[in-house]
Amino acid sequence: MLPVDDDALDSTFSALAHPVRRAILGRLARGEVASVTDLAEPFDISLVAVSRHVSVLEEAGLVSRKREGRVRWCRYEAAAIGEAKDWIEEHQRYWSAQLDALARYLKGGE
Amino acid sequence: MLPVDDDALDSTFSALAHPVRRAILGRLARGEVASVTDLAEPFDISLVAVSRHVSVLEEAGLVSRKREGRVRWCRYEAAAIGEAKDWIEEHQRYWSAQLDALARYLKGGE
DNA sequence: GTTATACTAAACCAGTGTGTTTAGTATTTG
DNA sequence: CAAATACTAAACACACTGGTTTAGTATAAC
Repeated sequence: MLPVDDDALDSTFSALAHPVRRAILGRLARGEVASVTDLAEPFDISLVAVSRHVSVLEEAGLVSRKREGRVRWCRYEAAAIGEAKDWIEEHQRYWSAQLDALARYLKGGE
Repeated sequence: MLPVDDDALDSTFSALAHPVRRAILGRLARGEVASVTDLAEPFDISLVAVSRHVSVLEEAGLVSRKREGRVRWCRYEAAAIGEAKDWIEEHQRYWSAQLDALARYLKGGE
């Protein structure tokens, strides 16, 4: 039985699958610390919808929110996206290894 | 208005969001070329379900299928996952730049 | 030609996702 | 204290997902 687990990757990739969430994360990844209202401003959807997108990012660990008075300041959390990148890179590594083996084979070696 | 587009990334990240699809892709990324039946074998779900998971991967461009007699041989397509990795890396790059700026600031420079 | 194999298509169902609007809460401002 | 601000919660609608089972199609094997 192959490993079918790792809910963290599920929620990370799901979170990244929506363009609005990628755009929000794009802003925050540039170091910006923004309120939910700030984040909602460029989009043509309700503040409520944006608030929930931020929640999804927060549950995936990609964003954290800190309350300060009425405002919730949102910021990027670097750790979570690292896992997603690691997963992808591991795959590319295997793939590269395979390409290398093919290259060696075609070259007549081994 | 922020860029809210790129359906390719939508479908790539969505495809990666399911553990069964990641496991399938994991096998194929190791260079294996497998039939749908082969791919279904380790899982406790129907062949039909696996066939549709493969379709999702195919629509995302992560996998290609080639018919040969009764069998559809599935193989990994490296290009599509590269886009997802690029997106993530771009974010990490910005984030690193931000961390560098912070480091410089704390160091008292600039 | 009949049967077995390797699928895909179609129909169905439960659960999730994404948007809406309306209400409610907490904080700040006048 | 009253009103505005910045949200979150709740309820609703509707599309999509991911599983099922049952058919249907194309090829291979007997």
